[in-house]
Amino acid sequence: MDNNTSERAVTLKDLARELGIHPSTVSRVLHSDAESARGAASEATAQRIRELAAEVGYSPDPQATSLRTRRTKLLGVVVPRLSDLVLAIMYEGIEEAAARIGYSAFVTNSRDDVDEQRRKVEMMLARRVDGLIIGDSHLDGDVLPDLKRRAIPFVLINRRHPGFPSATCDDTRGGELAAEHLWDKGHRRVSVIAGEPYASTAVDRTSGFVGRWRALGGDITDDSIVWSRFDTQGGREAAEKILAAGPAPTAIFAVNDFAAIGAMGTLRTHGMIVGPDCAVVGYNDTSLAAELPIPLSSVRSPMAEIGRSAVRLLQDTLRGKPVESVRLEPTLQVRESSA
Amino acid sequence: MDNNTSERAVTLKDLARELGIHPSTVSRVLHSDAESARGAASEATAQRIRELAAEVGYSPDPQATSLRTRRTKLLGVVVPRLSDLVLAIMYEGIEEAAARIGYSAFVTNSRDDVDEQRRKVEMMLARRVDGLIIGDSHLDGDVLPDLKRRAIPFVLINRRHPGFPSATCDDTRGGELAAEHLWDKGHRRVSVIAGEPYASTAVDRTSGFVGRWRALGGDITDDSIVWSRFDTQGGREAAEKILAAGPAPTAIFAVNDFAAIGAMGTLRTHGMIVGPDCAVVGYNDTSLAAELPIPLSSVRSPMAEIGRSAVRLLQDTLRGKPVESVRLEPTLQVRESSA
DNA sequence: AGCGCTTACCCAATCGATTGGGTAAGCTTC
DNA sequence: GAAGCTTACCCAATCGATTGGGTAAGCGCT
Repeated sequence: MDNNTSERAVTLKDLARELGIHPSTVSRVLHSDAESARGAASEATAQRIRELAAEVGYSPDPQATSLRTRRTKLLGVVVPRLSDLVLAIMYEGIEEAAARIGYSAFVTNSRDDVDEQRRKVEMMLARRVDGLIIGDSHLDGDVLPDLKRRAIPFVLINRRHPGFPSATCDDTRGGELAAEHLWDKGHRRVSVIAGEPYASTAVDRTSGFVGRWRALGGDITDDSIVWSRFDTQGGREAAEKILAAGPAPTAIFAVNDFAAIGAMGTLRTHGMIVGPDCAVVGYNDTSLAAELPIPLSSVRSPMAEIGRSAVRLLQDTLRGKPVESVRLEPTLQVRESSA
Repeated sequence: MDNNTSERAVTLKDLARELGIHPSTVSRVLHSDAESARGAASEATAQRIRELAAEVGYSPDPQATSLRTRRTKLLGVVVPRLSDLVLAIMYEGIEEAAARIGYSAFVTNSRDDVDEQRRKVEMMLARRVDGLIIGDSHLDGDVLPDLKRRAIPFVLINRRHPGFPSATCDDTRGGELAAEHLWDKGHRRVSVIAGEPYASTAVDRTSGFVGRWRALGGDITDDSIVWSRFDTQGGREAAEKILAAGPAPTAIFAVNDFAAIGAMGTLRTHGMIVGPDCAVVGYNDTSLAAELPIPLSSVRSPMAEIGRSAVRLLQDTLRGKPVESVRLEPTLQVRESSA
């Protein structure tokens, strides 16, 4: 069992020469499904092939395989940014699920910019990925119709887009959960930090919240809904706007934990105590939510599971099966910020 | 067998046929450096080739190219987890720098587990990456000597390992910065939340701190250095241990922001006010450090730049140049938690 | 006219694996 | 004992691009 020190990789032909048989036989034994492998060689020969392959550490050249089979076993993943914890965790789910079905995931950042999205998608296609998982869909037009027209297999993740298959959290339901919770706690004057209007996550969470709030008999004006960036800075600014606009709300729902944290900062700056003076509920239940001095209530979405679902959807698409979008159930984690 | 009848990609041969010339001529015009392209065709022909290529959207098949050239233009990146913000940002730097030199980055999570690390590295090699960037090096043996023996080009990132090239923050210096700062503020009884002993980041930051502290005339016993996990939970437990061990320190240096945040939680639980009662300094200056109710002082490391440096190092390695490890300078962000 | 040189190409092998189509030997079956 | 079927293989084309080595035509020069 001497590891030959990385001269050239062992090829099928090497194995065949060593065993005095034809490369095609080796190929069939090593890489075919059981049935067709059976007809290819006697069990004794198959045994010898497998043993030699293991001994010399044969690993098939994926470039050669792809060239011949027209499949790369690569899944392209486009996300706004991996430094966004939500997408990073979804990607972990994707990677794991992809590996289990023999695919590798190949991820890139688009900075949530539609031009960059288009470039990155083309880059992925130039690499000949078998399919795409798109995590930065913009409700106001992006590359999707074009992909569909070109018959390129893809699914969306995190954000949905009407007419295309996606794996998401049921964000509408998540907004409803937040509304029900705050209503139950007796709040009647609330504001929403709504996020970016081009992201379905923001839109759905907001409309879920507002819809449920009104259904419960609550009142919520359009100017207590403030669109904002998803980061702390965005949350801070949005909260400033809310406080400047009129009587302070007794509760704020932010569609993103980071925006919620920013809003908490603003409330403190204005001398308000988060919780008693103004409740705050965030979204995603990122690991820090629970660690804050005043732990943040947050809607928890099953991020890794969403990643795994996206891979399942894409696999079905690749097999030509019709697919239905998946929406996973969120749950609410109530903590001190709204208790 | 799916009937993937989507338009077949245009090949060199297609272009050649269309123009009535030989594929090799097309190849030389489109893919060679200026000099050898010159000899390959007349300017007129070259023009026609380029025009047709642009018109039909020719994009070379990377699998075919790789098969022939034995290079994939793929860089494998192994990190503990992308949901670790530090690595996610470094990866953004890697991706950007790689794209600029015509490479694609291909990233995978090892969960900071040496067996998984080995598996993921082998997976990358099976995909025939041209080189590796390893972000989860363990000081106590890992796959590195094996890679070296097999003459596989690689560089380390974030964590260093004696004898192997790496791009890191100068963590020793970072520890020193923290020590100098706390000493200047008049602290004399300090503790260190030291992180995982297998990570050079933790070891260097700790030894930098302790070394400088002693050089300044300070006293620091071994049992005020507590090794811990890198997350908030780890920080919380470490702080508990510190408080249980004896008189409370007046300052704590945690080698990681998340551990620092955990420690801040524990201090609060014990009725201590972060800052006045016990200063806290973290490391990495992750985006949340500044957003906490009591903003966290933190040593800032140039994460994206470390990522870019790693790519430069690896490129030099691939070109056969000798490389020297890169250590980038940290800076200290002083905030309320230690002011 | 003949020689050498340049220009502008073409030719064919090659990278490693896959796969439809052989075929020779041996065994049944009648 | 011949047709027919299995078994256990082999053969060769193919995927798309690269690259070392041609070569024919045209030109300048003596």
